[in-house]
Amino acid sequence: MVCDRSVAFCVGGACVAKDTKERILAAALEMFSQNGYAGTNIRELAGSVGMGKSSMYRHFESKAEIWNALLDEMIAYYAERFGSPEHLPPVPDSLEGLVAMTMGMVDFTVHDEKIVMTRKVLSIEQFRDARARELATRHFLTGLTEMFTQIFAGMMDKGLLRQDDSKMLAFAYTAPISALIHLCDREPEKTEEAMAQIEAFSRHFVKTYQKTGE
Amino acid sequence: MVCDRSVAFCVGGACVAKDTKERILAAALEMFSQNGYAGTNIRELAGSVGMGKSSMYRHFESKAEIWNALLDEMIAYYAERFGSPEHLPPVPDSLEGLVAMTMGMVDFTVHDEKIVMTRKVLSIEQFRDARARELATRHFLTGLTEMFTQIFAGMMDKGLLRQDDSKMLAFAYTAPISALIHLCDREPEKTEEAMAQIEAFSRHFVKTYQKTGE
DNA sequence: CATTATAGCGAACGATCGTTCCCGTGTCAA
DNA sequence: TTGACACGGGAACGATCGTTCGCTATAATG
Repeated sequence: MVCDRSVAFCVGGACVAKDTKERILAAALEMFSQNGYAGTNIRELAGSVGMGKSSMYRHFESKAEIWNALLDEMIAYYAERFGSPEHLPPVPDSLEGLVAMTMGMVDFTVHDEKIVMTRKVLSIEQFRDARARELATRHFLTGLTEMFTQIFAGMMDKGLLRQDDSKMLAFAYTAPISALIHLCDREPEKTEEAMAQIEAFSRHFVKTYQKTGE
Repeated sequence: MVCDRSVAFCVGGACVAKDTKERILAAALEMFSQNGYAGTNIRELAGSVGMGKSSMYRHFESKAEIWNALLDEMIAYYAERFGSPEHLPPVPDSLEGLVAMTMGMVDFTVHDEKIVMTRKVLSIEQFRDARARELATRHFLTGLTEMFTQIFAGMMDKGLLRQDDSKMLAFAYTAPISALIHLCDREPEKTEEAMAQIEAFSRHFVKTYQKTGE
């Protein structure tokens, strides 16, 4: 039987197409996030993976297919990471726990290079590609909001937050944090400052919406 | 004396260079906001102003100069429109006045095509051009926040809002609104829905931070 | 073993890019 | 009228783009 690269169970120095494909996509993500799709050329892309230009076409039949495959990967990664309910973080047991959990999430999402580059690509290409547009809305707006809608509902049930519209609270909480994450993407030298701002905002938020009296 | 196109006091069908320059920049803004700087070519750009490719170089000496001139214009427009204190909207006399003022501003900024295209261009080019990066931060984050910091301070003085950190409140107020404005840029068909969300958020905000008791 | 498929390479293709050159036209000053 | 000059058009330049071709080496297949 012929080596099936779509499954990549082959071993040794050869038949590593799957691997190469992923290295290409990783390099593409990096270049697209810096110069955009139109501003990236195949020669540089191939060079950064250590290949000649033409070898690229053994793995992808066109530049557009690289873009689509990258988008597929980003969509799949997002669905796996944020789409399923079992990946919901546990409802915090205290207001301070909410702050800590928030800072943990932000710290991860701001320092994970792949996620940072994904946000950049989506910012650049959101007006040109319909699927990028959809994913951008989920990344930048609805994803975090839906997640925190459930968390806040749980915290209200526990009596940690005052009874209120949990969806509205989630939106009011995540949108400012999202804005500061964007700032970190744009001006990485301000990351520390932005993280401090996020923590201050988080504390202000819990002070505002905490359950008072009984 | 030779017609001085830098002042554009000439009349009639000729000597309208200043006008042509502005038409070129307007067309450039439109194309850059759709396909980005790298994705835009001079031929199409010239065509959309009704000129041959080469005539473009009578007015700008390169594609990069068009980009820089456009950025100059955007920076100048922003400074004039939002930079000076005399353009601050008056402090509302009531909480409902804040909601109304907010909706008026949002309605303008979401429907003014030039401003919409400016935001799109900044989204696309913020990671490639240092000046675009700076302007993006002001457009997307600090501009509105600084403006509402003063407005909220005034409303606290008037006893309309409870005493609090006006800068923090401004950030908590403007960031979610900004996020929904971005949604309108990205998915214009959701504009009505987003506007309703902004109004609901604004009302929720004033309910949360209004002065209570006597 | 011979065969076949895979994956790399350099050369080269046609298209398109930003840009330049040259020429024609209309308008102004002298 | 005659230059000078601003402005526009079309042809063409060299560079670079995405892409294809033909070749070679290697490794799995039977």
